[in-house]
Amino acid sequence: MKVATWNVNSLTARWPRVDEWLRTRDVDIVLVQETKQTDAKFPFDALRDLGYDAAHYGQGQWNGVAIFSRVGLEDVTRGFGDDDPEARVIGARCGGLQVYSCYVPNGRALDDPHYQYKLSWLEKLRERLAARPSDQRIVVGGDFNVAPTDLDVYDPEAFVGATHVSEPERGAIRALLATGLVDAARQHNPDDPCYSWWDYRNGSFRRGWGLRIDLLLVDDVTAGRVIDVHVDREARKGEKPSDHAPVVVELRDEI
DNA sequence: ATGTCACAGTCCCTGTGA
Repeated sequence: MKVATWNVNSLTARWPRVDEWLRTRDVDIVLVQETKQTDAKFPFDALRDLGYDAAHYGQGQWNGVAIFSRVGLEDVTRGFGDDDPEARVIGARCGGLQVYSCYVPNGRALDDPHYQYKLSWLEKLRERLAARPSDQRIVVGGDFNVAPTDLDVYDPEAFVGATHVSEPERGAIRALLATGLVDAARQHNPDDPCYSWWDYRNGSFRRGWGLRIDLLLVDDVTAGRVIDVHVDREARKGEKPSDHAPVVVELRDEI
């Protein structure tokens, strides 16, 4: 079974690339961020034609998260059950897994109120994950907007004082892992940076100026099923790409 | 730091967010 996370930066603008990707990658569950569309515009019918059930938590102009699954889709949850007006997390049960698609707030700047919103949002996610049953098999994917360590940053010097690398943000990611989760890409590729995002500006992709901010966090039993984790850099090339590439984990069948 | 992209409204340019 393959599970992917992909920030598509507008499903409306990206649909031709997403459609082509789904037809050629043979992925079972796709955790999608930044759909930037309402539920009314979401391509439920086109996804069904491709074999996927889908659940969307749409907002409109900004944010928006979704789950595509061809291994079942049940018990959909949207948000954290609080008063957060932004559509940033959706969960479901797919193929024996609890999955979440997360779009963590950007933070904008260390002294911006949005940064505190980011930290409090990550704490709400931690609380949700800490409350899960111990026997639950889970994949938490998304754009976390945090590079967990300096290995995940092309030039750590250039990011001193910036968001995405600050100690409170990195501490929040470690706190998610401390609920009993494994960073699948880093476990499987201890030395490969595995960047997943490159700025549209400056020719960043061509120059290799990337960050690893799109993560797949899995419970320890699921971590034992991992055959491969890779970043699909081909999806970052060509016509009208997202600024993020998909990250894909392949799991061996359960015994 | 900034060589881009996507969105909505001010609607074919501009401000905002990333």
